[in-house]
Amino acid sequence: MSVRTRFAPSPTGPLHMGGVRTALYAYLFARRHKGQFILRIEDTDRNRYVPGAEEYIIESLKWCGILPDEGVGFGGIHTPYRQSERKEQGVYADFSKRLMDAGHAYYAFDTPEELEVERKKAESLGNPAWQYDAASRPSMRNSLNMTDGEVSDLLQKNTPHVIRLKVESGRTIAFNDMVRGDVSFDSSLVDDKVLIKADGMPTYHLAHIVDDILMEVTHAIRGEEWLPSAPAHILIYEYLGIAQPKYAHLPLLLKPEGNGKLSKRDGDRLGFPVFPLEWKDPASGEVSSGYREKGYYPEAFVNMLAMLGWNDGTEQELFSMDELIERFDFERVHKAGARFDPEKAKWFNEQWLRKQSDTTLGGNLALQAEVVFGAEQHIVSKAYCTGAVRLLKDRVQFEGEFLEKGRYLFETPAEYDEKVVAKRWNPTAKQFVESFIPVLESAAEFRAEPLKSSFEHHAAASGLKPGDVLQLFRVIVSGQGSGVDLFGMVELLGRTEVINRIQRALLQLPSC
RNA sequence: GGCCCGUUCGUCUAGGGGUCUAGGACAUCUCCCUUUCACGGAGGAAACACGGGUUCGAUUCCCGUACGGGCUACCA
Repeated sequence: MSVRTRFAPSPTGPLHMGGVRTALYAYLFARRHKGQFILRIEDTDRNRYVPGAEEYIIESLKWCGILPDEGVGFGGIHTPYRQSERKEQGVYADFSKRLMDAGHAYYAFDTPEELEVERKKAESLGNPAWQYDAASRPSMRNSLNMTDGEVSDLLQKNTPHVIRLKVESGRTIAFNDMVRGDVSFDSSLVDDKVLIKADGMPTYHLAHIVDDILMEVTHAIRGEEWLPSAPAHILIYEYLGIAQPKYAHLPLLLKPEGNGKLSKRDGDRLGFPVFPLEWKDPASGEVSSGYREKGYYPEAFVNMLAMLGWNDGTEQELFSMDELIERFDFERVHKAGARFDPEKAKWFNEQWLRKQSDTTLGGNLALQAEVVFGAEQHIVSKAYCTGAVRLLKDRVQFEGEFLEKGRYLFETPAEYDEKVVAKRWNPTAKQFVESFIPVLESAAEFRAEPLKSSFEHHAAASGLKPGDVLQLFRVIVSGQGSGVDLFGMVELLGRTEVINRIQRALLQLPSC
């Protein structure tokens, strides 16, 4: 049987980067084993449904290159892939009936208010966690404690009720988790989970199992938050007489600083995205930033996520999706939660940026430049922008930084670094700069190396050391005291522009 | 509180009884390169939570404690 994994998010808002990582691992595992990866939407909670969330999830996965073989928006033969629609087909009711008929589930007529009363009562007795289980079940209003007549009477009157799993007490439920190894629980501590809610919708516990069975999922890969309910799930499989899938409970992503798991708040507070794509909350209008909009490459984002809790055992850190597929294994997933480091995330992007060719980056930069400076100028040509990229490439982490960090390659400076001017601008220097113009005009080759030599010769001829005027010259050309390779910049700007800039500086700088 | 999971440099991690004077990466510091700033190169500081066992020998195995995380809904 081929490996089949799924990612089954709830459309309750934007997809958290931790969720993306879970999807990624499930995807990698499926691909690694030549199996299929499914996207299923778990929308059984009508109260938490957020419009647009489903589209957001799909778009996020596409952006990341985590492409499902089947699922909402991706086709497949196990349709529908949305639980609300599957409910219409009656699949959940069928399975709950099977459990009920076998005596492993029962009707419970207790209202939420009554349950709340029980909890309060227990709390006042010093028990902070009352639960509906083998111990409390005999004193509750459920079909186990009623005659068939009473039950059918209540059902006939449409009395609100749920269906609960009848968990046997006193058993040890053990299983082998692909990342954690052997794990075991005492079934006495597992509560009688609600299988079907009063509104007729299945809960996650029932729905995911029914769907995993029907969709032939072989490996259930999910977050660590599901580990405590895994024994209930295993019991359901057992009661159904169907083999359980292999489980992998992944460690969670933790806040960069402080305690707890990574949340939306941390992103706002520390200034990094927690979502793959930008998200605008439809209710509040609040906008949360996304990795895509921040300028991250999807490859870098995926690479970074993959390394947060997994490594291939070597010292390699840069992986393409194909390499990840080739090497990924749950045995090498770290068991403890991983604290997210925004700085390292940027580093991954920097590394991926350097892998891009100069011409690719130049083309992208040309597009950006055209938006800012308009078309029809040589500075927005691909050739010019590629030249700019060569000068700037190893000083940026994001493509969006080319323009801001290399502004002077596109615009004549309006201001000049005051400190350098104060220190270096004097009659001698001025005379030198003025007299350098003819040198530039007559330069046979307007290229970095020869220009640098003639600059040095000219300085020497003027009785100056290059150091006396180099930085000043840089400020005159770019306005800034530091930046890209000086003569590389001069070459790129070209003869006309450089001379223009010098003449302009001569007018702008204070007389001396 | 209860249950479950976890615990190596500030962070992500390698390590699976002797090879550990514990390796790499990010961040940080110093130096070199350089006209500057970056990049790059070299180097530094920096960790096995604690206590018991087991063993000739524990970072590696077991137990306990501490700490961290998750769960404890008719949410997923």
